[in-house]
Amino acid sequence: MISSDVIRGYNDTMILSLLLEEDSYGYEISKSIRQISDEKYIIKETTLYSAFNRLEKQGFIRSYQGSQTHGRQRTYYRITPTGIDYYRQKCEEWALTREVIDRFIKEVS
Amino acid sequence: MISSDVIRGYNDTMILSLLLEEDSYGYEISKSIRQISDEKYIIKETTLYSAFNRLEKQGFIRSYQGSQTHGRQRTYYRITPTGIDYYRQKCEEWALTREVIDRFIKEVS
DNA sequence: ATTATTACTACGTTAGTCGTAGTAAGTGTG
DNA sequence: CACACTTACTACGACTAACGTAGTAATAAT
Repeated sequence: MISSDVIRGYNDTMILSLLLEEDSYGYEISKSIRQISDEKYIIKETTLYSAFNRLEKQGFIRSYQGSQTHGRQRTYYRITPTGIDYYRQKCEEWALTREVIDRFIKEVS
Repeated sequence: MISSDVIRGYNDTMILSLLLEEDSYGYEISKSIRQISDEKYIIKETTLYSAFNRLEKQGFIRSYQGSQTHGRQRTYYRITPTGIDYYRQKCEEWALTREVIDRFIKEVS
């Protein structure tokens, strides 16, 4: 299980990564993160929706109303060009972070 | 440069990692992090000292007064057995996190 | 005596996550 | 046709890590 404290800086990146493949909405994103992580990280609903708001305010994603199937009408999100740039940046930052943290990881006898 | 937002979950781990090698104090830890990360991450003083307080409250480190050399008397920190356990856990969590985040990283054309 | 260096400490702000709860709109069951 | 069930959010207040800014403490060098 991965605690939210350690993955915190990467929620936005994960969401953008999924939106890069196709437009999506809360429930689906949540399920995808769960599946892709092999149940090792489950994002809280409130965290997810507040991330959507933040990302939209920053212009990284844009929302539109989709049609409903089994339940309430969905709000879909699409990644913007600025969002794609931001995602790229975050990927580079991740590469750096990986390298740096790795240097602080050692076997303890 | 690594932003504090993304490395946030690993400040404690980095500090514990350094204390595992030898007892140390604020200024030195700060310089070590800077050096080991090739200047890619510089921890803020306030962040560092508040981490010390947190870790001590949790019983992961213990402080003692050292002698001064060039300046004010230092507060040294030593990692405790519980702290070592906690560090081990964090290392495992890091391995998981690495794997998971990697799955959300892709090349964007 | 003053400046530089080392080593903190105080304090108030901000942002992301969380817990809890409730709302909105559709589908299925008796 | 009422009521439960599922999907899809929304509101709100609490907590905490990190931050900016500023100041303090103690010693050495000039």
